[in-house]
Amino acid sequence: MSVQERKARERADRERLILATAREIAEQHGWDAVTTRRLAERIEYSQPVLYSHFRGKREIIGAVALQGATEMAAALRAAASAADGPRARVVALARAYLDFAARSPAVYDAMFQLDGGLAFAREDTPEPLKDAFAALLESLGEVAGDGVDPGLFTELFWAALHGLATLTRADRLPPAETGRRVDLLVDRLAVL
Amino acid sequence: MSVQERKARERADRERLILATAREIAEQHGWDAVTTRRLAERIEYSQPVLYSHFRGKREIIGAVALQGATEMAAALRAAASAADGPRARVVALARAYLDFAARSPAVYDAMFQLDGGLAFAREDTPEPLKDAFAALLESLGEVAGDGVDPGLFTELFWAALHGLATLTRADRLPPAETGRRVDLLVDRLAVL
DNA sequence: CCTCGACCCTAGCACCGCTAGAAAATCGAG
DNA sequence: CTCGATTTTCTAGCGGTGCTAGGGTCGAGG
Repeated sequence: MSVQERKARERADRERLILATAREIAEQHGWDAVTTRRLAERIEYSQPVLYSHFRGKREIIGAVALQGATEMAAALRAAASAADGPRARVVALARAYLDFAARSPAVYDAMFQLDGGLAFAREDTPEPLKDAFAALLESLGEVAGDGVDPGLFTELFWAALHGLATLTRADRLPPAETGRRVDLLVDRLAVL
Repeated sequence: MSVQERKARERADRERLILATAREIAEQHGWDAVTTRRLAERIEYSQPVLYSHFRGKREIIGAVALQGATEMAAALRAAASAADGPRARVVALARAYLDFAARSPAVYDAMFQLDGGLAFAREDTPEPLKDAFAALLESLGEVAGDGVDPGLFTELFWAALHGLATLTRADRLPPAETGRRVDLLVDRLAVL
């Protein structure tokens, strides 16, 4: 049985390589540059090998999105737990979110801009996505204010962050004053 | 000289036809379905004709985006002027914005999601885009609150609306409670 | 050692955005 | 009205895309 185990391990390794390479190309040159040919050449296999791991490019994007969700959840929790008091925690959370989007735009795109074939806001939503939302909820729920559904509040706060992230990165908003926008967002939305 | 005038008029007509057709296909089947071949066939000309009007597909998207900006500005002003009082005005504005995004998703994408080769937030930004932002500013400036830059406040409010619009349409947020999210947004962000 | 099945690659499909160069239509001058 | 010039349009094709059918290679199990 050891042969099969080795093969399974090698397959898993190769799958990780595919995803890491896709991420690398996407971060460097954008998702449009992630073509099946280029990706195949980089991992030193032919194109059909990709299709033995993923149904197609969309599923590769989806897999990167799930990785990203796990990493984002960790980053958000790390930032929140390093801050003292509700306001500092929310500011740290918001900054960590925008930081993630700015530092890993390709992964952020995979999660929220592109079609990775993932289901959101449903019971069959993949666990990493639910957990990333949960990471937001943990810090934001306590500042939702009386009589306001924490889930709804988190959705709104998230939408605002998402808007800031995408509009800034698409050069729709000047990036210089991101800090002031975050301060204003927290001051107004959060009930401290 | 009348011959040239007629030709110019026919050219302008055809350009309008191109844009209207591109919009139609995009609204029905998404921008991915707007291919130069399909577009050319629909207008009953060959592909190269498209390139005598626009540099390429990107410029077609940009032209649709400018149309959309003009229409959005009008819709926002109409909604705002039909409401009495600051709060009603802001709520009407937000609803009109989200309504526009929901009703004309392809045009909204052309404006804010896709690359139409347009410059934003700069002095050489096309007039329609500046005017759409101005339409937001007109209603939002009066509820920015003391000591808060109206421009910055408008940017933040816009980002929140943009986040709600895109996340809702991409099935990242359940659409059922859009109304409650808007109410919460206005209650918290606007200083009345 | 040999067979057979898992694995992988070559080659190709239909489509994309875009363009060079030939063909057709239209114009103005004689 | 005719004919050359000019503008306009089309045919055909390039290099690229995501994806897949089919044949060959090579190693594992008997």
